[in-house]
Amino acid sequence: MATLKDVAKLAGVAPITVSRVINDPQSVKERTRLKVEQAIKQINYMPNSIARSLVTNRTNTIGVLLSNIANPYFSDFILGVETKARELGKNVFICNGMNYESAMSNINLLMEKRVDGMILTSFEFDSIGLQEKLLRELERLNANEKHSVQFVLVDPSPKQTLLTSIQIDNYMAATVAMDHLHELGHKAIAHLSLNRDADVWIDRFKAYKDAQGRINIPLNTEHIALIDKEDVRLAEEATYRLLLTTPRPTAIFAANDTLAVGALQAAHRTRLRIPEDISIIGIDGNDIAKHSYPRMTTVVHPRYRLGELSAELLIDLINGKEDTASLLIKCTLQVNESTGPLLMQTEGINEQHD
Amino acid sequence: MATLKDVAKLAGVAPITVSRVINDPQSVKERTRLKVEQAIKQINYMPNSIARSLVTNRTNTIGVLLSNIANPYFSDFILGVETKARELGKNVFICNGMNYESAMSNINLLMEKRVDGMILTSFEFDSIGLQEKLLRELERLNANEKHSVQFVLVDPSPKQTLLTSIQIDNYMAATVAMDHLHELGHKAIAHLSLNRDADVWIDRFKAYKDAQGRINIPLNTEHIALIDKEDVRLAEEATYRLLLTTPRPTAIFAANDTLAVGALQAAHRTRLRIPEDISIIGIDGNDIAKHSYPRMTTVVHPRYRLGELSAELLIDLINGKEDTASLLIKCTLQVNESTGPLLMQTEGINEQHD
DNA sequence: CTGTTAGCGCCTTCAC
DNA sequence: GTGAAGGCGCTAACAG
Repeated sequence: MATLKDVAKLAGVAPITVSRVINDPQSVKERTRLKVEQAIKQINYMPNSIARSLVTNRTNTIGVLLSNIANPYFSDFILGVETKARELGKNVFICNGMNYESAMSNINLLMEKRVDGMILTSFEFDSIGLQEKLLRELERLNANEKHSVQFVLVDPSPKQTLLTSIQIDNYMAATVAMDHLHELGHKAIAHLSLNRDADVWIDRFKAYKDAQGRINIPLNTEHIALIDKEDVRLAEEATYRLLLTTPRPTAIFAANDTLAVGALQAAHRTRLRIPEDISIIGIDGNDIAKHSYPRMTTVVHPRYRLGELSAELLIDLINGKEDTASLLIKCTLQVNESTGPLLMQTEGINEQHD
Repeated sequence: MATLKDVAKLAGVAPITVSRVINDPQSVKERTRLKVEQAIKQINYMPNSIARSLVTNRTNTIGVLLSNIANPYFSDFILGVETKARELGKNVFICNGMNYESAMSNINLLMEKRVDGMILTSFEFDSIGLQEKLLRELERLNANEKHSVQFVLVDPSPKQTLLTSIQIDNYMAATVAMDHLHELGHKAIAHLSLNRDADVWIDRFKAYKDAQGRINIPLNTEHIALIDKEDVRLAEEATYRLLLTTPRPTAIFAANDTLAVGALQAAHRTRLRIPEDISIIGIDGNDIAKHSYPRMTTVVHPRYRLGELSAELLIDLINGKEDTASLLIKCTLQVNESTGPLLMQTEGINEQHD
């Protein structure tokens, strides 16, 4: 593969002149420039970014570490990151980090590749301890004097960190979902969520509890179902248990769309009509919700925008802007077909117990 | 950030010795090694892969270019690639290339980053001409004497290429789907597909036509619906048109699961029972199919395995194995709930026209 | 087993 | 405007 030298020889100039044509064309006389440009084309020269990075100590590359690339939640997010990053002249590399080990290994990989910064999305490792450990590690890398790496954390848990972060307002999103159900007249509302100690689930659960409290419904533990994995089948099975309780819930607030789809499956298979017999609402606004039957009512996260914002924030940090504040992102209700008003007969059942 | 030299100085050895401790520990006496290892830990040294790559002309990194990261089809594929690549000591970078321009730009990016090889998945640009252009370009890059880059193409279209490729047997997959419907007694089978000239769609359509021919059903153009984009809504709308034809099809063979889900939506909304009133089958085995109600019968692509194979093949090529043959991948039928036997009453309607 | 020398391809610095 | 020298951090090749 051709090098600067080759081009220089062909064009009859010094290597540095070729370098200038590439990096700062105006600094070279037009005649020389044209000569060089032609030589570049002729031997199909392509700059070696490896060599360049070694000198400049910059790779113009950012890394994105996802907790799980197979999670549809992240597709739009990445598109947003990529689009904005490309717009700002940065390349993007994507890595998977499904557990503490693979996350750490990929962060090290990205460090070795000397990315200028990283975006890390909501990690949920087995223990909150591991998550804290990771956070401290990142803070250490960030504080490193030479070649300090910049980080942007998306919805980290625990929230307390010195690093720049973008928080999703999970409590608000869940409150919006609950308010919607309340406005439709539902009182016996079940909550389907994950048995994890990450803030995202804790906040959504707290919003559920508080919302029920506001309409004077005490917490009914039979109406809480927590599963171990974000999995449609597990959510379906948990929902069967919810549907066997008395009074039967008239609505289910699922902590995200994947779980909501599981609830939908269970409702279908118990021959319940949706939303006449039971309303179901999720959070996220994934494709999985858009493609369900009936279409899922959900609280939409602006994931693409979130990606754009993350990229912008990170690149600002890389460019030395100090005043880049952490952000809090809001979500919006999207009413579709899976929620409807509480009907009389079910209301009757419900009121027996009120 | 600490360098080899720093470590060497601290440990009281030559830089090359530190290098050896990292790359070939056995070649160093244990006492020296321990001394060096301690120094590495002490100043938190991390190799600079940029510098290393500049010397070795190897990055130990492969690139994966997807036509669309948001397509659920690719999630499992990437996981397979990553797992196998890591196992074989390679890192993976993922890029998006949704059209000719972004594909080319990302290929150039990966070239500048000097990846050792790339895996490219089914590109579908607007015209077959652009696809050929890309193929020729890749062949040129591969043929380059110095720093020749290795490529593995997954299901390329057109199929004719000098490069190593993994072909999915699309004709066979579609035949399996059609045979399943025929065995259930269906004759009036509609085909829902994309209006694109990539081989994947052409092969599946051809299999449909041939299968119908084998049971002596002439091609009914009213039972063919082609849409412009892989989109559930468009598929749904096209299906409404299919359902208005006389005789109404008793089964729909969708060219992939996304389209099949659209067909499902249309059937639900026309109050048709699935599979009693209409059977629907897809191809791919995506999550979208697994999570539909009723669960979609489909022809499953071994996507994870496909990813592993691609990675293996590419790394073999990088390591200079010459005899790595191109592969043809087979799919397997997965019978779920969306297909069932042709019932009498519909059979009657059907036979009026036979 | 360990060290010396040289150079990967490019850019920074300082001359001309 | 252009060029020559030197070095980024690492390893290959050759010595000792």
